[in-house]
Amino acid sequence: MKRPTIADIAREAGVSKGAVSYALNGQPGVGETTRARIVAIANAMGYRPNTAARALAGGAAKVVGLTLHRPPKTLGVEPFFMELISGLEAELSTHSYGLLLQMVPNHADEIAVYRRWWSDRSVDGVLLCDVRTDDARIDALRELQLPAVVVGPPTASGDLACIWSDDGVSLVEAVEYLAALGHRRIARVSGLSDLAHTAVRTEAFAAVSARLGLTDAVTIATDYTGEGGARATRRLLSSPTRPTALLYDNDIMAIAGLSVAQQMGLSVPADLSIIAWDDSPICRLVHPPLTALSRDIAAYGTHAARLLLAAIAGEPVTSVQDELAHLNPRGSTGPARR
Amino acid sequence: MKRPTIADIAREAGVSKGAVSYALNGQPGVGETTRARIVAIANAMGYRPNTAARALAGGAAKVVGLTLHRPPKTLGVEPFFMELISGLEAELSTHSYGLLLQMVPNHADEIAVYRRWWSDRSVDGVLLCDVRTDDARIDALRELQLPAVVVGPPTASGDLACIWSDDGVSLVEAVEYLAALGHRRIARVSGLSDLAHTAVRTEAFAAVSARLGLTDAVTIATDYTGEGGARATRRLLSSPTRPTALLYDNDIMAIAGLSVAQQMGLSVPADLSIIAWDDSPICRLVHPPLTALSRDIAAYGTHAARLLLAAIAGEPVTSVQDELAHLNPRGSTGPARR
DNA sequence: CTGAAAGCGCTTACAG
DNA sequence: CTGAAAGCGCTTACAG
Repeated sequence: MKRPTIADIAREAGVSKGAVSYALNGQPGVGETTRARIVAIANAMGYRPNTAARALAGGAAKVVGLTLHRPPKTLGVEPFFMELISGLEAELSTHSYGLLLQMVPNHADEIAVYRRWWSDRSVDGVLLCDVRTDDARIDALRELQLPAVVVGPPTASGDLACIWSDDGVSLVEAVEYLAALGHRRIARVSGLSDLAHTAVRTEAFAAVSARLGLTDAVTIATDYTGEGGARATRRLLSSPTRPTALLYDNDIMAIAGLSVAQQMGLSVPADLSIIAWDDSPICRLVHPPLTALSRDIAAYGTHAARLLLAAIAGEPVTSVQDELAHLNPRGSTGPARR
Repeated sequence: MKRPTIADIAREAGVSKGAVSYALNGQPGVGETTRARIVAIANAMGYRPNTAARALAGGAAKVVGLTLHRPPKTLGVEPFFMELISGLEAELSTHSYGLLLQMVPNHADEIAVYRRWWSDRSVDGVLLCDVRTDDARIDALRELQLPAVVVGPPTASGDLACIWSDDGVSLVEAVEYLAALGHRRIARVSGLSDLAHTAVRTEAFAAVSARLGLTDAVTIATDYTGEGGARATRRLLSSPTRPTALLYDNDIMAIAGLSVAQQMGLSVPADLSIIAWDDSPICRLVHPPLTALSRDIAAYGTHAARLLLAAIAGEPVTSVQDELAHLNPRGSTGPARR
């Protein structure tokens, strides 16, 4: 009736509780044959460790923490996080790890949460998203010695290991594709400009534009919302030398931009080509379907979880570069009208 | 340096550890004046309880559990859950509660997760979403005596308290609006038919159609995905007596339907009116913007959390009816062409 | 109303 | 390699 404890297993196996603990945790201090016997008995009894007891005694909490920024209007819209979480969880649960979620209004509160989690031992490690250049959270985490992995570019990760995808390369692929279609006036609608990955993209955009001699290449920074994307689009398309192609930093803004273009009487892709970064199912639902920079975000999450678990286990971890987002051409891009 | 424990507070206050525990937890067993003094000292020392120790000693884990179904293709798309989670968390964190998230492939695994959480004491209660008529999870939860609240209609909640919104009323509002615009052939594209709230809507749709004498009122059940919505729409619009108005059970399907209609050369709303259930920002981004049944999903989550916390606290809880979704007319609906 | 004590189920030095 | 023991920080009967 009652769930078995290590004491029950110890009695059954005729050893001490300590021996059971060592055996089950793969620690030295018990012979291989006894270990095997103990593990067999534990399985037979359906033993599952009590996480609270383990955490209290200084062991692992078997929980990983993730903070999310309290919804700017985009949350609940950007599919990115939900997909990331889904991938994270897939990996975590195979290792019997839980995912603790907490909304935070800002970085200061986020750091306070980390501090509490750490002194509570309620999480064994955390994942850091949306890093900014010069992000205070990085130092705080290092100081706490809380195992952490950054989901973002190494340029902003400090000493922490990170998992990232080289957005610069993907951006160049997209711009070169547009250039090959004859576009000379290409503009970009970016997300929040203080995010590290936005900076990477902005830099790459400037570089490739210079290389290709695209003199009108501007970036308008927004807040990732549909409204922000619509406003930026309206402004760009109202220019006397309006661009013939637009690149958006997320799918929501691209869809908003498409709608604005159509309202302004422009035909996509005849008058204007559009590319979205991040390819959620919505991109295929609009008309015309959006050409997008796609990648497997759930897999990204899975790899992030794997890296974090390794860091928690005390293994030496180094930053890993994930698969690049690559261009998925659909109906929203076409040759530049001459 | 080290975080203070009740032992530190007890020493400081000149009382026993037990007294501190009683004082801090609002339990009887300590006088009001001593209680006030102890609380003051605890605050001054920056005391925060260790959740692991508390859980181990049989107290509250201060964590609430939520399972999500491993992504059908809709996840990461339907904004509903992200908004719900955001609202949940807002309430939970003001009570120092955490939210533990776990993906599950099916109900059997979900029940196993509840069982584990319960014997672990790793959560104090759970929230149940997407209930089906005759849902095995309800019985399992009652058997475990795990405090739980259903996010869904009382018809499928068994003995559990639920928080719900009367979808039947909202559906009638939408259909009557269409009828007032002169529509006689109205069809509905529903979500998964075994979900309890789908059943509520389907029933209401049949009833109001009969009352208004709309003989062609059919419901096609899908899986909530854009593809499913597109397929259903194509089928409906290919009929010789095609409907002049369509009602979709979520925003994703409505957007897909809009796109299909436009591809088939129909003009919205001149040839076809469209209404979406659940009003995410995307509904305003497409062209024409979608008329939608809106409600504040984050508030819904907040209320759900409040109800669950009351249940956990052992207060008597009864099901509460949340705000109705109401019609938000936009460009996708108009008079029926005669 | 208050205090001293046992116990929750683990982990980990510490002796053998 | 193994065992006996202390301790993690709480809660809660149980005596006074």
